[in-house]
Amino acid sequence: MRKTEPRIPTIREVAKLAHVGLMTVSRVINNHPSVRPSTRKKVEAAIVQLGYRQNEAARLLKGQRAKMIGLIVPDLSDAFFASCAHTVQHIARAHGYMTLVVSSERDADLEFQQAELMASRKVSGLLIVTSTRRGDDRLRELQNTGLAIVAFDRPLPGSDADCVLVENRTGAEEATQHLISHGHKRIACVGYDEETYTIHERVLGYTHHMNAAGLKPNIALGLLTLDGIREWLAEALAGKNKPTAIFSLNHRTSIYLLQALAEQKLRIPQDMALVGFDDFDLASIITPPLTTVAQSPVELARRSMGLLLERIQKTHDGIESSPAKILLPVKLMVRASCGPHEERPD
Amino acid sequence: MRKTEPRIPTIREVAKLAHVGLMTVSRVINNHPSVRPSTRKKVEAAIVQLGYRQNEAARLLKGQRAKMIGLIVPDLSDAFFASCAHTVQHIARAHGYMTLVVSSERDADLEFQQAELMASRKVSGLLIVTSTRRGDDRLRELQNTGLAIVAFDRPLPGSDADCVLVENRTGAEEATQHLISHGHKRIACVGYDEETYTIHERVLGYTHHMNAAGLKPNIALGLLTLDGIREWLAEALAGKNKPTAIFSLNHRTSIYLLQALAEQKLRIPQDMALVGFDDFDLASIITPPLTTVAQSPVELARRSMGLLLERIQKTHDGIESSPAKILLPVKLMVRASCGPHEERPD
DNA sequence: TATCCAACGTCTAACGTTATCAAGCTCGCA
DNA sequence: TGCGAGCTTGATAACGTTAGACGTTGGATA
Repeated sequence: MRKTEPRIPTIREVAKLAHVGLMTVSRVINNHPSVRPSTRKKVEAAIVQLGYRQNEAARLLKGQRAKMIGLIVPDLSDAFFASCAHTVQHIARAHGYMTLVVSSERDADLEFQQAELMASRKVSGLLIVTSTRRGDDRLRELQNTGLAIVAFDRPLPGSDADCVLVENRTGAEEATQHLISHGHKRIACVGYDEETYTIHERVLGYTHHMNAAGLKPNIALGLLTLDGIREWLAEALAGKNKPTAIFSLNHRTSIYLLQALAEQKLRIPQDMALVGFDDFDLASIITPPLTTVAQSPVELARRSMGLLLERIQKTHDGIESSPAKILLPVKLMVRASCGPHEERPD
Repeated sequence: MRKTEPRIPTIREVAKLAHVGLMTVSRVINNHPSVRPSTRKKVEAAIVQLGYRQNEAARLLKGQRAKMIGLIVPDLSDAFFASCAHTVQHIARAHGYMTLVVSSERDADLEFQQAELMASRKVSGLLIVTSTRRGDDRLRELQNTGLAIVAFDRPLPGSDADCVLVENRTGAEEATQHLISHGHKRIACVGYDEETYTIHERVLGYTHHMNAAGLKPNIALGLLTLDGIREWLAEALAGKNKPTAIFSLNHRTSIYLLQALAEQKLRIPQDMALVGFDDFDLASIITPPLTTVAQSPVELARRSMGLLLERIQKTHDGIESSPAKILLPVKLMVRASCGPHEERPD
């Protein structure tokens, strides 16, 4: 029973069946031009008849690249990145690629290790949401060996890789403006992980817009846990310039804030208005529905894959071209957490 | 610049540096016993000095299995499976395996295609959350070629693969009992996708417990969309035996129900009590916090990987052993969505 | 019909690894 | 001292594919 190995057909058997040489079969498979149509047809028939499939290992050994693309994200259990992974995979499959997904656990070293591992497996391309903030020549070296790399969500510092980013800054400005237009003047900006590019950009957008409106920015970063948020909130409420609105820098912070606000019996939006960056499944369902700045993981992944497939083609053909940059828009999802549109007394 | 190929060292160069034959190096790498310690040391030093790493492609070509494990889930963008994937990957990495994650899009044929693709890439093991309900010999054939397979979350019909399941039935019984103990008699059971094993089991648990308590089951399945839920709810409320409590069969349904109930201005738990199968991030944060039956994706993945690694070892050593079955407990997370514990009049 | 050209097909040699087999070495015992 | 026995070690031949060198064929032209 164990010895039922059904003999996977090789190119050799195809050649025998089609009465041609090995290389003819190889050329048919690789769409080489110089094969007579009649011969091609014979070979193709033999391929179908035997159910032949190329042996990747042998191709790899000959120096070809694998029909795989690698995807590195900071955290696969994050719904946003999971959604990206799903889309990437879907598109990759449609183009005959398998996807090697790994989570870098937000660790720059692990991220590079994984990238190198993928490179050593000869993936055709690499899609990466980096966790490095400092430039890293090591990835560049991989690029120089003919690996196509596209960064998305965050740019690869000091790299000339293609990248697809989101209008983080504009989104933050819109969120801030939204709160201002509801009459708020003391708007706090809360989040963690100031090292992350996206967060950094959002803070910049907030700060810029607050200053432009003549308001004083009030930024609290590094609040990683629910406890951190609780503490900050208690402190903020005790101060004399307590905020009337909060701009939350990301999904997780929004959730913690919701909990902390509920614990303090603060009503949204009456006692505290809230806008959060990142939309999430339940944002429209909770009470009150949360106004968010939505970005589309699907679109992000879609455009990134588009760029990657192009880049793989170019790299394959030995064409060098300047890196592409795509900037995707965000959308303010106005819900109830800032209340109806009205002026509010100081 | 493009020609900077830094010559990846081969086993041959290691051999030359260590002044030994090729095979000695190969034996050192594969932990063959018959290598003199002094020789081993020499070779290991050379390996470190050159930064040698095995070439997977060549190993594969020689018929070895890849240091990869495959994971097939119905939907990678589902938080539950994303979390599983994350854990699987983490453990796999710790054991030197990369993970090939794919989503089967809940399609049995695609699922098998992906499995075969992975098999042809010679993965060492396959972890699979199946979307088939009917027996499928094809996976069995893969097993017979020496591929270790472990099913989790759902059993592989007609297969003798190891599997790790969750106490779906018991969980549903506990949820039902919880509602009954709050005095509810008219308890509806709502969800979709009756074809799915887990849902089926939960319905069984609910039905069994309702019957045992002398209550009449009220089951609504096939409600895939928010609209479907809305419609069902309106109808249920219009009937004369309108339910006072709902047992939601999964995460998504719970969310839709929350929205539909809010639209109908029904208060939870006063007008309608609710228990949902599957815990989720915001369950404890929304108002009121939702009572759920929690299962742990992390534990599920952990145990499955444990089984898989064992099975890979056994398969490698040619040991056959009867399939293992693990049943994981669930936990009723009592929150506020069923109200305080009290009897309720009919 | 002979010659040349173009188009096409085949052969050979790798790619890096491991299984098999054969040979060398050391050690203990007669 | 000599000689198996057992432990190490090394040479060789695959694994399936592709690049490149090398033949072979057919037709067109003089």
